[in-house]
Order: sequence, then structure tokens, then C-alpha cells
Amino acid sequence: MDIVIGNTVDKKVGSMSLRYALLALLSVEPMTGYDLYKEFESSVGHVWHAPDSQIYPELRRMEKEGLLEGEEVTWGQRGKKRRYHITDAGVEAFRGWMNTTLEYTRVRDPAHLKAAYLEWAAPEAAREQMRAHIEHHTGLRQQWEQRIREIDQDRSEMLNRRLAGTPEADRDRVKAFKRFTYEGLVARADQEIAWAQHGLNLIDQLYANRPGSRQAAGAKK
Amino acid sequence: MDIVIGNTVDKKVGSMSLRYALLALLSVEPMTGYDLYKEFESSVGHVWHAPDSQIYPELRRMEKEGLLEGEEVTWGQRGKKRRYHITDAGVEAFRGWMNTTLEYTRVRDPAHLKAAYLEWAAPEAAREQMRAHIEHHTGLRQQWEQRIREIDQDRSEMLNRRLAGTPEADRDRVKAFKRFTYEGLVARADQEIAWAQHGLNLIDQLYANRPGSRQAAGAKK
DNA sequence: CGCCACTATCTATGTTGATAGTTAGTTGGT
DNA sequence: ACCAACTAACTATCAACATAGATAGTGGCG
Repeated sequence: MDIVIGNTVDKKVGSMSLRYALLALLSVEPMTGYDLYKEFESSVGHVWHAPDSQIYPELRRMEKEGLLEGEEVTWGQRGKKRRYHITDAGVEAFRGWMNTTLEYTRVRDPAHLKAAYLEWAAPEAAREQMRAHIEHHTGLRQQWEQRIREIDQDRSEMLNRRLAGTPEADRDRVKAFKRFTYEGLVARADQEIAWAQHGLNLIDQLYANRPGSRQAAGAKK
Repeated sequence: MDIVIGNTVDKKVGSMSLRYALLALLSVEPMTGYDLYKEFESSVGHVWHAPDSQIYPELRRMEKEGLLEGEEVTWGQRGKKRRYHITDAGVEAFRGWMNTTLEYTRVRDPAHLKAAYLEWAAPEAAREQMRAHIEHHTGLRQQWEQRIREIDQDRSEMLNRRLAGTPEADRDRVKAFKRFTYEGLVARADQEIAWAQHGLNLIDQLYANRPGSRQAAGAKK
């Protein structure tokens, strides 16, 4: 069942989210490939990330399909860059995606795969894994909390520009959904941290005064 | 910094988890590609999944690299299949991976990307998205709870075979880590369900008796 | 002036993953 | 005897991502 937008044919709306991440950003204001790349490196990058080598070709494809229009912009003496703005077809494509329910893909989770076989690891390596999990999610958590603070205090550049182009009646919705998103990510991070903490306790317990694995030699208690 | 195992060279241990998922399963007992495929389709598939078209070539590669050894097994009159068993080098590679701290990859999360722009969706489509999120994670949760029950009641085929080949002193560890893994996944599912439920409430609240979006026509209260 | 960090874009290559389809033998039921 | 469902393995193609590197202009600092 193909979906026709304008004069192009999209097979399967499922996935290909990079495209929609780009449309989301370009729905706010025109940007160059480099601008988008920078966005993915920072703020938005905590929800979606892509390398420039994926962004530039995708932008060209999207222009060819009529979702974007690009214009040459001079920069300095000889420099030039290509700034893309979203077309009506692009807006429609994005809205279409937003109104389509996502299909979820199969689980593929290295951290939990490893956890399921943790008895293979030396106790200290197992602990290190858990600590890394905590550290990783603590970092994410911090960034997301930061973003929530920015939303609450209207200190987000991107969001303010987005709000400026939004009818007054819809502004609280924009903010509410953003906040909602980041709250979910904070809660997820908390959960992961608590899980790994539980893991640390479990490891201590399982390897407490037990001989066998060269390791627990100088165990205390 | 290359890592040399036996006579082969692995660049970067990061990722390529399919290989280690296969080693994990083959550490329990020899299996054919089809066996492994079936495992990924069912029990283990909830932590890791791969299509057969990825499994067969990977097994051949692993044999070429000395991590596995395959033997032809006849099956019926003319039928044959190839059963792989893990080699010492394979065991070492797996243990090496288990003792190496994972590198975490950048976030790429379609569900939260959509959530951040949910004001673009029609209210009913937004609700549908949240319902799908709840349904998806409820399904996962069920399967994981099921697995926990199997662990507690020693009703898991795979796990029992694994325990049979494990020194008595380590058996409670094997079970404890498995349980720990699935507990974490259940907790994650719970969190996602709670988040989406919160989302449903938020949508109701944001679109309650507000004109504008053709939709809230016959709103109550 | 020369250097360096940054802006800007592009190419190349390899891996992983998703989807679909092909071939061939086996087993069990009607 | 035949058919369906399953076992077994392989091939082809395409999208998605990662990684690395090439090229070239800009702007500021010492």
C-alpha cells in the first residue's frame, strides 16, 4: 500500500525517521545542512542524532522529492552555502507522519544482552559495566533536566523561534509536549540508573565472601 | 587499538553484538543456524533479534575466524544441516566481550521524537500514538514477566540446559543475573506505559473545551 | 602574514538490519 | 499418494548508520 504525496511515491512510512527529524527542525525556520548537523550535535541530538554524511544526501533527496527547496546563499567573499526551507508538500509529509502511528521495531539491546550473561564477567568488570550504565544515563539525565529548565524559563533559542511562529492558542501545547517528552526521558534515565544500582548491589551480594573466582581475595566483612 | 584473538584481528569490539548474542547461545550447547534463528524468534528474541539472512553468513564468518566449528549432520534420508559448536577461541572472545565495558551509542528514538512535536498531530492521532505505545510495552511486559516466572519455576528449557553445564556454586548467579535482566526490562516497560498514560491525560487536558481543531465538537464537561 | 579553529559540503567504504524470495528436504495427516 | 507445514540454508537488494577522510573558504588572533 503505497502512499502518494504530491508526485512522488513513498513506500512504507515506517522508520526513515531522519527525514522527519529534519522536517521537524525545518518546520521552524530555514537552515543549511551544517546548521542541522550542529543541531543534531547539541540540543536535539539528545532525541535524534545523525552524522553530516547522512544529512547532506538526505536533504538533496528531499529537495528532489519536493519536500524542501534550497537556495544558494553567499557567505564571505567566495563562500556559499545552501539554505533549505520546507515546502507545502514538506509540511504535509510531516503532518502525515505525525498522524500515522509508529510501528515499533524489534528489541536489540546490548546492555541487557550482556546483563543476562553477567556471570561470565569478572566481578570487577561486571561492576564496571553497571557503573558505566549509571554514568551514561546520569549524563543523559542531566542534559534532559537542563532542557526542561530551558523550556520552563523560555531560554531555548530553538523553542522560542518555534513559539514565535505558532498561533497564540497553540503555544502552551507546544511547550507542554516538549516538557512531556523530556520528562519521559528523565524518568527513563532514572529507571536505568536504579536498575544498574540494583545490579551493583546484586553483584556485591553474589560475590560476597565466596571463594572460587580469583578475586575476592582481600574481601572485607 | 586492535585486539588480537588467536590469529585473527578484530577492529573495535564496540557493537557487532549479533556475534556475541550467537556466542552466548552457543556457549550453552551446539546449535544449527536454524536453531539459533528459532531462538531469536522466541525467548531470547525479546532481548536480541536477527533475521536468518543475517545469522547464516555471520556463522560462516565466525567459523572462518575460528570462533566456531561446524559439522555436517545428516537429517532424514538426504537432508543435512550444519551444527556449530563454540571453540576455545570463541569462549575467549565471548569472555573478552563480557569483560569489556560497552560503549553506548547516540540516542535515536522515534517515539520521543514524535512526542516532542505532538501538537502537529490531530488530537485523536496523538491519543492513538500513546495507546500504541502502551499496547506495545504492555505486550513486552507480559513476555518478560512470563520469562521471570519461567526462571523462578525452572521451566525454561534453555536456562535448564545452561544450568546443567554450570558448576553448582555458580548456578544461583546465572539465575540471579537472568532475573535481574528481565526485572529491568519490566521496570522499563512500566515506565513507558506510565509515560504514555500521562501523555493521554495531557492530551485530554490540552484539548478540553477548546475550539479550533475541528474535533472537540461534542466534548463533554 | 601565517596559523588554527570553525564553517560548509561531499565522497567512499563498510557494517548492520529489514524484506523478500528461492531451493530443497522432512514429517505428519488425510 | 499427496499436500501443508515445517526445517534448513542461501541469495539479493536496499536503507540506515558509522567512520574516515577530502576539499575549500572564513574569521580571528598573535
